[in-house]
Amino acid sequence: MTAKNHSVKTRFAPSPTGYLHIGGARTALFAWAYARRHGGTFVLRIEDTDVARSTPEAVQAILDGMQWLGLAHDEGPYYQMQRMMRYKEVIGQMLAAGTAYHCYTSKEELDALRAEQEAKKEKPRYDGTWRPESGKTLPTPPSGIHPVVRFKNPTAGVVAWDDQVKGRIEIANAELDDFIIARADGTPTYNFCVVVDDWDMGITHVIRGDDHVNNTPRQINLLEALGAPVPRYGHLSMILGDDGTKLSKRHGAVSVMQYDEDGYLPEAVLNYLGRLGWSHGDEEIFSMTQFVEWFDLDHITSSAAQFNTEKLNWLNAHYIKLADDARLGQEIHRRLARQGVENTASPDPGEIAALYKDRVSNLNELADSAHAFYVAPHASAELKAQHLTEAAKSALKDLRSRLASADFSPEVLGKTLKETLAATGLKMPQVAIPLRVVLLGQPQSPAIDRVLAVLGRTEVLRRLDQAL
RNA sequence: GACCCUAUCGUCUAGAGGCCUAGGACAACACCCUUUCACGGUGUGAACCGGGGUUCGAAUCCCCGUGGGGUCGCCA
Repeated sequence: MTAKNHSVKTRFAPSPTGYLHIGGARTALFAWAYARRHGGTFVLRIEDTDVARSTPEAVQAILDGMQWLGLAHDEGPYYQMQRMMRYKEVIGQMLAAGTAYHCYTSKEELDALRAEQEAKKEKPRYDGTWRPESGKTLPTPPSGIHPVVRFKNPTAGVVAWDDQVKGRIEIANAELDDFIIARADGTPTYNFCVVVDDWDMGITHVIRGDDHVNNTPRQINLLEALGAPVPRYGHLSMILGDDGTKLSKRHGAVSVMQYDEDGYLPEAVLNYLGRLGWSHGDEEIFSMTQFVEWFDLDHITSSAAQFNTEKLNWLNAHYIKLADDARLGQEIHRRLARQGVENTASPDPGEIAALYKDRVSNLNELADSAHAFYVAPHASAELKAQHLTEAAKSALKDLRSRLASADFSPEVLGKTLKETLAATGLKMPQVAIPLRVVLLGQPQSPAIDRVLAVLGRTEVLRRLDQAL
């Protein structure tokens, strides 16, 4: 913390009621990048005050997601449930200062009030029954009822802030009501905890989702009532599903870990997310180092962006091409093991990766391609009928005898193949395609001489003998 | 319903009054490369939501519509 720039401190504050999904991941990425860009501090805060819906599994899932993406926090994770004493202290202070008050209106009365207002097509809001006002006589508190604590929101004027991504936003105080900051059981509510935390933790830039725009004026009022500094706010627009509708489990509101499961590299997801709703001219492909160097709030799009799987696929293909063979080999091993294929030591999965990495756009595809190297595939009857003609078979026999003694380097294998072509008078595809069908169970593959080399003499001969 | 935000190719976007006969990328299509399939390369088609202003000049500024999104909990 010593070398940190204290003029910038951002936070990511998820509530552990589910996994880290793609929208949350982008919010985290932007908050993280902003802190990194300015040499500041990135705080992780777990907002777990909803005891009924928060789970330790969800906390872990969020931590796992952040780790997979490589978004390391500098402070935290803080847990709001561990800060209860502090919240209660501040509530006491506000009550004493008269910036908050007890309200005895019951839930039932509130529901009735809301129903009534909705029937009249009005905006539902608290009616201010228990709000103290100079010269106003308050009702007598009913006995046996635990009151909630409400914030005494200003009634006049506007709350305004220069949103770092959307520009100036103004909301009339008349639109706001006296919201509850502590429940009847004494536990504080969301808007209140956020304010105390942002204040105590010295957050300078609140970068969060669009869905919080309406909370911001309340939080600013609260901060001002507390005499706390008001951070800068930047509200990120939402990510929409592939079909332009709200993100759902069907298309993207799944855990970021699902992307790992589905064969995506974290750097591809990061690059994709970074470019979704943010731009640096025409730049499409950038590392996180580069992203951090370029990142700013001025170039964030203020409208919602539609998620596009095809573009993610393209980036994934790009990063797979760039990835280290050994790393890809491990991915092959891991993914094949999940399918029950354990013996992936020979051939070296890294060598298979080298063969396929520039042909696939997904790690699962890569693993699928590697599968045939470990488990001898069965070509379909149609495929065999189509490609394993008598001419092809005799050519393969010729090749088999040459392969028995040939050196298994791609160079020599290439020459050996040509010898068979010369001996049989066939063209390369007439031999190579049947050979692929026999060896890998399908008519397409990378350069056949390289496939032979990776598969190795023993296995090649075995598969050839099996088929002829 | 009220309030807030928003609107450029199918999609992500560049664009901050003249550089725009609107640029890039994904996707699509065509061609090239090729030992098959891919990769790759080259190219083509494709957009400023509508209407009013302001201005010598508007994709860019203002207003009104319309479309989209968000929020209206003792949830976060």
